[in-house]
Amino acid sequence: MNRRRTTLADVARAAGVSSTTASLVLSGRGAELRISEAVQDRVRAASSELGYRPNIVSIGLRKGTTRTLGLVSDTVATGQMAGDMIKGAIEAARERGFMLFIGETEGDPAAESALLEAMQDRQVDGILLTSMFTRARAVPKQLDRIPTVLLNTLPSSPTRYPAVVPDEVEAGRAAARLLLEAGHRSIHLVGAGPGPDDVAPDTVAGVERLAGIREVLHEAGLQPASAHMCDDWVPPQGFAAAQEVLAVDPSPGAIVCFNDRLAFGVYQALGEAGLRIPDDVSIVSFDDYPMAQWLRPGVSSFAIPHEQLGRRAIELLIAQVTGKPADAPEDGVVHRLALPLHARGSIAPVLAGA
Amino acid sequence: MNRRRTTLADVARAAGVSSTTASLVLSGRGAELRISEAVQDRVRAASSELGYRPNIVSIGLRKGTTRTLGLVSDTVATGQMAGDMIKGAIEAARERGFMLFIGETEGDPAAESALLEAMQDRQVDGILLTSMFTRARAVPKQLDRIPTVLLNTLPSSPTRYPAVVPDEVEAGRAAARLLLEAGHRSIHLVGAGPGPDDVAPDTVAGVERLAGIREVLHEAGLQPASAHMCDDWVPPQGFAAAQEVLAVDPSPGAIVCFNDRLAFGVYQALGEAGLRIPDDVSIVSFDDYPMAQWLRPGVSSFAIPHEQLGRRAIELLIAQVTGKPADAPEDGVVHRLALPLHARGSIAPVLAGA
DNA sequence: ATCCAGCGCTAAATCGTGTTAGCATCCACA
DNA sequence: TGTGGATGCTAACACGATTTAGCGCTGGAT
Repeated sequence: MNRRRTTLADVARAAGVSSTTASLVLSGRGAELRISEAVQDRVRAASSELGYRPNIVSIGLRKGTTRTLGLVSDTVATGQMAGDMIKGAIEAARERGFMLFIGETEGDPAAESALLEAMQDRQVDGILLTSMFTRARAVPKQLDRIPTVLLNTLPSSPTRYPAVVPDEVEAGRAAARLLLEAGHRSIHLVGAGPGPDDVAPDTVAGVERLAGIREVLHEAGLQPASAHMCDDWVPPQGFAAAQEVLAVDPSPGAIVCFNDRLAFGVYQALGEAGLRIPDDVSIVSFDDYPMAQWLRPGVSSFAIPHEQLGRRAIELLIAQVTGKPADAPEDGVVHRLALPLHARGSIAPVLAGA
Repeated sequence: MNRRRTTLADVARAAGVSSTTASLVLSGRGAELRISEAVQDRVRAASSELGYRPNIVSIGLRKGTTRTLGLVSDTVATGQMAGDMIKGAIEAARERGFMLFIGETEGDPAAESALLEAMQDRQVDGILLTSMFTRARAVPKQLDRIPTVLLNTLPSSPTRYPAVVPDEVEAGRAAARLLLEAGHRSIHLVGAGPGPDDVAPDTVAGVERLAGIREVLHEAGLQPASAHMCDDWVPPQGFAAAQEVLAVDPSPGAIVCFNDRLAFGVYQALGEAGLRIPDDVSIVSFDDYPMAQWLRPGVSSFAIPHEQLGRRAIELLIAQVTGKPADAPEDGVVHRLALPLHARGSIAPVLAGA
C-alpha cells in the first residue's frame, strides 16, 4: 500500500548499495567506472523489481535538461493541417523519448511572449516555432538562448535557426507540367495571378505556387489563359472565379485551383453550367484536403506533407538539443519538403486534333 | 552578459535578505508572517528589476506539483474536431497558468501505457483521457493515483472520474423536432436505424442520435419512412443510401443524415437525380463540419461543441487538482454539453395541403 | 532580576537525481 | 616494510525552490 513512487534511494537500499552506485549503474556508466557485475545485476534487479522510473523533474533540476520541447503555434484549430503537423511532431518526439508542450497564440505577440516564458519556466530543451499557414515572420528575441526550429515558417530577416517548409515552388511547377503533359495549352488560374504579385498578402503558398506555375508556362512559351486572384481561398470565391473563367472562355481546357476549397467552388460552378470534369475541363489543385477525395470525380491534388514537416522539424530540433555544439547545423538552412501528387480523376488528356 | 536565469537566491542577495524571506514575500505569505513592508518592497523591487521568474521544475521537485497536465488522445489528426477540442483545452489551461502535454496513442494500449508513464515521470498534476470520437472504454489502472477527467469518453465500467461528452440524445431529439415542426411526416434516416441497434459498432454518437430521433418520432406517432445504416459515415455511403431512399420513395420529404459527410453524399445523389434542396427534400445533419457551410445550400447541422468540451474538461480537472479533497466532485458525474444548431438553407416547411 | 511573548527575520532540511572528490582495501614491487 | 597503483565503491554537494524550526532582540509583566 505504498503510495509514493519508488525513488533511486529505494532501489539503492534494496540492492544494498549507495544511491551513487545505483545511479551509475542505471545510467549505463557502471562498466566505465568499474562497478562489479554482481553489484550491477543486483541494482538492475532491484530496479525492475520495484518498477523504478527516474523522476525527470529531478533530473531537470540537476542537469537543466527535461527531454521536453515546446511547440508554439499561431492556431491549432485550422482544419486538418494542424492535426497532421502536430501529430508528426508528437510522434517523432515520442520515438526519441521527448514530450511536447503545445501552446497557441492566436497571433497575439503578448500571448506568444507569455507562452514562451511559461515554457522556459518549465525548462523546455527547445522550441518549435510553428505556423499553420506557411508565412514569414520575425523571430522573437526571447529565443536567443534556446535551441529553436521554424516549422512552416520562414524568418523575415536571416536567423541562425533552420526552417522546415513545403516546397511550394516545385509543386507549382509540377502542377503546370501535369497539365502541359496532358496536352493542355489553355490553362486558367483560380486563386492568384496573372502577375507574380497578384496574390493575397502574406500567403507564401500563393506566391510560390504562382511562381512555379508561371515559370513552367513561360518555358513552354505560354501565358495563363486567364487568372483570377482570390483574397480568401474558400468555395464561394472559387465559384465566382469559375464563372468569370466561363465568361471569357465558355469551354476552358484546364483550370489550376490554388487549393481544394477553391476547387470545390469551381466544381459547383462548372456543374451548374453543365460542364463535365474531366471530359470538358481538367482540374488540378493543392493541399489535398479530405474534400478532394470526395468530390465527384476526385480532385488531383498536391498534398502538403504535414506529418513529414512536423517530423522533420522535431528531428532537427532534437539533433540541435542533444548534439555537440560542434556539429550544429549550418545557420539558417531552409529544408523544403516535396508535395506528393494524389492523382484522381480530374485530369483528362486533350484528344488529338481537338 | 549573464546567461543564467536569475534565481530566487539572486533576488534575495540583491534585496539584502535571505532566500527564505524572498520566497515568503513573493509567494504572498509576507504579511501573514509579518515581514515588514520595507523589506517586502525591497524584495519585490529586486524581483522585477532582475526579471525573476520562478523555476517551475524546482517547485515541482519540492512540492510535487508542476502546473502541468497531460492530454492523452487516441488520435489528434482526425479532422477539425481534434483541433478544436485541443484548442479549448489548451486555452482553458493557459488561462489558469497550466501547460498541456499532448500525446497520442493510435489506440494502442501499450503506447497509451508508455505515454502515461512518460507523463507521470514528468510529474503531471492530472490527466485528460480523450477520444476524438465519443466512445466507451476501460480506464487504465495506471490512473488510480492521479486526478483524471474523461473527455469525449465514457467509462465502460463505473469509475469515480467525471466525464465530459456531447449530449447526442438531445441533439437527436432536436433534429427530429426540427423536421416535425416544419410539417414533415415522411422522414428518412441515412446513417443508422431503423432499429435502435442498427448502428455501426462503438459509435456512441450513432446510438444516441438514433435514440433521440426515435423517441421524438415515436411520441409523434411516427416511424422512420426508411432507414439506412452505414458502417462508415463517408460521402460514398451517403450517396448510396440516398439512392436507396429514392428507390423506395421518389420524392422523400425529409432526410436526417447522421453526419455532414453522409449529407455531402446525399446532396450529390439528389443533385444527380434532379431533386432540389430544400424545395424537394429537406436535410438536417450533425457535426457541422466546415463542409456543411459550403454545400449549396448550406446544411442545417447540429455542431459538436468541441471547444467547450475541451474547456469544460480542463476546468473540472484543474478543480480536482487544486481543490481540497473535501470538495471533490461527486464520483463519476457525466457532463453532457448541448449541440447548438447551425441553421442554414437545407430545410423548408411543407406547404399546406401538400 | 527573571521570564515570557511578540517581532522580524534566517539557517537548515528537504524534494530526487547527477557528479566530484575521495576512501578503504588489496596486490605487486622495490 | 613501505610505496604506488589499481579496484570498487561511497560521502557529500549541487540544482532552485519551499518549509520547519528557531534565533536574537526588545519591552513589559512578575
